[in-house]
Amino acid sequence: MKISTRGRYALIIMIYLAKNYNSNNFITLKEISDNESISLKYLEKIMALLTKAKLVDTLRGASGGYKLNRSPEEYTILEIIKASEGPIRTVDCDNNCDKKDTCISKKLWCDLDNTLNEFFDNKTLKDLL
Amino acid sequence: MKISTRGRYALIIMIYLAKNYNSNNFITLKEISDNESISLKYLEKIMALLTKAKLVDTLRGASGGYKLNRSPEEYTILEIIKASEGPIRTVDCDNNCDKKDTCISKKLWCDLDNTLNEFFDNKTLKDLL
DNA sequence: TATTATACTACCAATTTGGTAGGAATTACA
DNA sequence: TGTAATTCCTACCAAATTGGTAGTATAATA
Repeated sequence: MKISTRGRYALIIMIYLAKNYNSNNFITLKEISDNESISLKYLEKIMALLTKAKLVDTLRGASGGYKLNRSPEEYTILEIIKASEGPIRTVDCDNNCDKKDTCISKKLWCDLDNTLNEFFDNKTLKDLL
Repeated sequence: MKISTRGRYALIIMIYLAKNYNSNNFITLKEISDNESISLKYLEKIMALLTKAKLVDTLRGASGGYKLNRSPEEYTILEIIKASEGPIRTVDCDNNCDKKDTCISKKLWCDLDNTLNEFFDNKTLKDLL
């Protein structure tokens, strides 16, 4: 029942970019690394996930970096978590389970997943600022 | 963001005991192992957590086993999860963090923990039956 | 006293977590 | 046009966690 540093740092990155949204500048990972005291190399790896999910625009080379491609209120926390940690599935029991039709716990885990999805979907980046 | 098999199997065990609550008999792990297709040795290990948390009464030796020490409606799912998986703390950032006073994410994770605690605390073993 | 069952301790393989390292590709700017 | 800055990509790695197994000691009962 943990959020890993991937998800946690991803949110820190997105909050950082959101704070700089109005300037419309590209922000370097070096700057975020320095300000948030997170290793540049590790941030690169996490940023790759956010880039792949098209949550940010990027520019390579000198004076390049990253910026949001929408306004902060258009990002739900859910998409940030999903991009960095994968979909929310609190248990690993799948449809191959031979007890799936009689499993008493199933509804509980399903409700839990829904509750979590709702929790994160109801909040935007802007809400956090 | 996963519930491990420890928590999942712990719930299966408790549901099994709850179903047999009225008989007032001690139930062996062998029986649960056979019926739920979970290794006896692994169940023993998980059971040790539930025993330590005093969620069940035990009797060693022949015709021994385990049984609930309260009625199913007196067990919240929260105590079962806590006993098997430890307390619900979705992120590992603690009070040593030098950003703890200005951290924007902090409230989110705190809300998340509260939401989860509430989710599990509002349901009893009986609700699942 | 033989059998049945829990209790305890130690071990282990596979996966995930939380990174690091090095270099290639790309862009801006002097 | 060269150089510095920056993202992009691939590979690697140590430590912790997960999901178990194995063996033995201890207790209760018939």
